[in-house]
Amino acid sequence: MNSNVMATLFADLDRNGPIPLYYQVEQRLEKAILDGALPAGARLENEVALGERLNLSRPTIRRAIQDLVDKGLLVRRRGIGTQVVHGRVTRGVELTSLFDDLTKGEKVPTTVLLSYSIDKANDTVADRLGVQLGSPVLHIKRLRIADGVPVAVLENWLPEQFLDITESDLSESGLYEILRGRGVTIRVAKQKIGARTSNTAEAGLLDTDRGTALLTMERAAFDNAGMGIEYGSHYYRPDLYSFEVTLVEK
Amino acid sequence: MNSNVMATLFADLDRNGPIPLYYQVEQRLEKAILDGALPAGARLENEVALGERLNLSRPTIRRAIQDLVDKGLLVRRRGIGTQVVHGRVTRGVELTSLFDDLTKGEKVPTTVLLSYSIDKANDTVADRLGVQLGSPVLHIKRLRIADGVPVAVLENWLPEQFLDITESDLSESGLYEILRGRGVTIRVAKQKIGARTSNTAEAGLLDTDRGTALLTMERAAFDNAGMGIEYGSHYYRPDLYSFEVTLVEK
DNA sequence: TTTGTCAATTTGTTCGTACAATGTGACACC
DNA sequence: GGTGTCACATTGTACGAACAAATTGACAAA
Repeated sequence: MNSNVMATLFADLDRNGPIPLYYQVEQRLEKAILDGALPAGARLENEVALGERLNLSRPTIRRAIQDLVDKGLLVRRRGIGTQVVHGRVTRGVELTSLFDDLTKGEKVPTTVLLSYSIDKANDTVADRLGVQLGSPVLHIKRLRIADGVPVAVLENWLPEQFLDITESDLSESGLYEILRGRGVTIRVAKQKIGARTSNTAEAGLLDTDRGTALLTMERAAFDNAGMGIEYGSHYYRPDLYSFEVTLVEK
Repeated sequence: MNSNVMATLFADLDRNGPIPLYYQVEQRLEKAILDGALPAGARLENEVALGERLNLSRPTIRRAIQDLVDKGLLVRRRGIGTQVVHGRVTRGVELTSLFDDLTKGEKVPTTVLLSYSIDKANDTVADRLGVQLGSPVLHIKRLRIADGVPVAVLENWLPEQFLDITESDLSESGLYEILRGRGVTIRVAKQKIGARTSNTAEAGLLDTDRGTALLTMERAAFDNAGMGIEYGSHYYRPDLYSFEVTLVEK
């Protein structure tokens, strides 16, 4: 590790603030890796030495490193040490909406609300959200546009407690942004990614020809109480969007 | 928790064997959830009580629970407790090959080796595998068939140390099976999932019409030393295959 | 030269403990 | 009736310690 890394890594920790110590270490290490200060293959100091340097216990250091291993940034081998994984570091799919993705990608997302209604939950929706069959759900369908080009059609269903989300809310912000604003935290999401051939209506919305490929995604999202928050069935223009996932064997 | 759960959960642990205690607890809990013994929404006993019951320390219990939280099976709330998440429990995409997936799904996979050669790494392959440009790599292309129906075309590149994998190896087993047999453990994989429209040759291989949608996946896989093991560029018949992913917010 | 053994290094597992932070519910107080 | 407060239950963070297991490298023995 060069002196540059030292500087960022061993600067003072905030021991009284609300940010956990392991998380401060984790973020510093992650930044060092993403910045290239710790290049692919670089070996970290061992856990005990790192702990002594930062005046932290080994469990705390281990927690920080473990999180980065889980993110696919580091690999560990008993008897050997910890190294930065090879290969381009791509931030995988996180729990964000397309809206967030586009915003981060420096595009300007806009939304057209195609339909807005309060429906009764059908079999699929009731099953995915874990609500009673026939219970009222908010049903919306939106066209997402980035830099003037249509990218995706998003169809969502939300349970009863979100019936008061208005049409103007939906034109202004992404769904996940609205949910965050209401204090809802998505904790777990189960996605199914596939493809199919578009029909005339779908192609028309995305400004392509009928019969071209669509990338599809179904998602059920749950909050930290394990309750269903949102079920979505989306399709994307595959020349403009794809999914990146990092998998880590435990 | 009913008595059925008790029975499986509180049976004796193997305290001397090589299997970690936290992992034994984790597997019992997972089984109870998957079997439905712990249904969606069920609340677990608190960590301390569980520890006393099993005669394990709290850190050990926490480790088991944390792993299941990371898998998207449980959710925890401070001050409240731990609950089984709602929603169908689907095993997400794990670090397995299509061959494994098909075997688990009770299909009979067969493989046709379309091409087999030793090439020099081009820009893309060198970058993804982290090897030198122009270094020798094993380049294979296979057609995967399940129950007599073509499902996917798999094109892979492997670095120098795998040049001795033979054509007959590849006809007999899946690539990941071969790698496991050689003691290689895949630890991290970075995937990009997309879609495109098929051309005549692709459609011919998959026994569909030209111009239909294909599901595509690119993957770079790394071992526990962080070295590139395999780079693949695959396409699938979307009516026969899709990807399931579970995301968990940390 | 090859093989076996042993020490050193490093991560993996497990224990015990203490206090902090968060959400719930009961209860007193206005 | 409402409101604030307090105790309680539960998970979150952090420390310290000990031993186990895997890998490497050095060195001795065959």
